[in-house]
Amino acid sequence: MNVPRKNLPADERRAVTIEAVIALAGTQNPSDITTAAIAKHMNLTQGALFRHFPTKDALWQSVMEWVAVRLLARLDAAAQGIASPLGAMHAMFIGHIAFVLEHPGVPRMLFGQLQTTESTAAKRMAQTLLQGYAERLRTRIDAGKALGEISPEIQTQAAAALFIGTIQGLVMQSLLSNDMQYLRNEAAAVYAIYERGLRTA
Amino acid sequence: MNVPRKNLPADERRAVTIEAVIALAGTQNPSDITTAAIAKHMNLTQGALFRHFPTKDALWQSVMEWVAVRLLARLDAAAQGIASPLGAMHAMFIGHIAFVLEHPGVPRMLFGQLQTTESTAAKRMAQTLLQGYAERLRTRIDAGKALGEISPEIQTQAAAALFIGTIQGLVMQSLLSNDMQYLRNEAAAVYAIYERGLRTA
DNA sequence: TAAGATAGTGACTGATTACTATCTTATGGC
DNA sequence: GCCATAAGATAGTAATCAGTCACTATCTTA
Repeated sequence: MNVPRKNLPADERRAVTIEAVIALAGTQNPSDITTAAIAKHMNLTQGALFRHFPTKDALWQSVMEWVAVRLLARLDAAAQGIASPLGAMHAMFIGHIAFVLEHPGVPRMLFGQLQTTESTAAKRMAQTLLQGYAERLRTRIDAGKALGEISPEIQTQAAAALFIGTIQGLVMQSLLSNDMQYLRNEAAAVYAIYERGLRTA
Repeated sequence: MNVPRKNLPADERRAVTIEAVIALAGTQNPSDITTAAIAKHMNLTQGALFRHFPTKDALWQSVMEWVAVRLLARLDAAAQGIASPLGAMHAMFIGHIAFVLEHPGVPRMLFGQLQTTESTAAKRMAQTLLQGYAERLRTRIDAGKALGEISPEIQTQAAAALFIGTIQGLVMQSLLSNDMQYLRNEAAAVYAIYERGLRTA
């Protein structure tokens, strides 16, 4: 049995806090998540949070860092060892969908970060994540063109943007209906159209 | 010269208020827009707002109504008189992009509304808008299949979701770079891939 | 087992929020 | 020019927010 110690070491407490934020983002608007709500979710007093994070923004930065590391690792793991670029992209798509189903708060958090106008540390982390994502996609798309899988008339940058948009469209529909299972059901059909748009005739 | 009267009639004041919210959403996170900021933007005291809207949520509902009416009208106008379903969809795409360039706050507001979990009047209005949008798309897609423009293997619902996702991907990239001109530059290339995915071989 | 280090409590602060009660002024018909 | 009324100004309210601080409980280690 995992006896819950009262006082956690600082790094464990930080990890638990990040997970609390991600869990809360699954059920409410990220910008409405208060430090009091985070603390309550982990049976802690609100003031104790600030022993581990200097400001709320620093906490959000850590959360976005967590997301960036895990999501990109998931993409890399999914694509690893797949020779066909289109096959690798499909695997990345499946991997991303699975990640979102495990952590439904993640898209909400990304949307939320991008809406802020000021350049917070958390927003910069979200930008870094999406740049890394697009970079991985461009590599595969160019490889696909070189191998003749993908039509040479396709613009790499646009194809990468549409890949991400494909997932976003699905997520948006899911948020609309408050039903994340929509993702699982429609994902394959939507991706089929996307791939059809890239493939050589 | 349009001499600014001090006291506007109630319906004009409501219209001006809605426009103020839409303008503010272009430069900041919608959920951070306070009644004080709205009032300041139109040279009014904050308390005076509540003579025209009973609650802030009612104001947001009016704003979303404004968006729904204008955007759907823009889509209908763009598609009107175009016989080819794919041609009509392309015109709707162009119209939507133009609308967003005129009102950069609109996507931010839609994202913001969808993030809320509780079912506010404003969120229901956003849902109605997107249902009307999808409905219009499905009609064209089915017509395209009947005419042989669009491949019969395409799933209508998925194609409609991806159409909206196409725009969202572009908007997200624009929010990332804080540069709405990205939309104008990349839109054509992205849409070309989408259309390629639908068209019969 | 004593003592220093680490983590948590609980009460607080000042700022900000949506919303309201009361008073003042502008406007348009006569 | 008078006056009823619609619209705005002013000055509040209670609630909620992130962050602080003095104190206390718990853990670690020598």
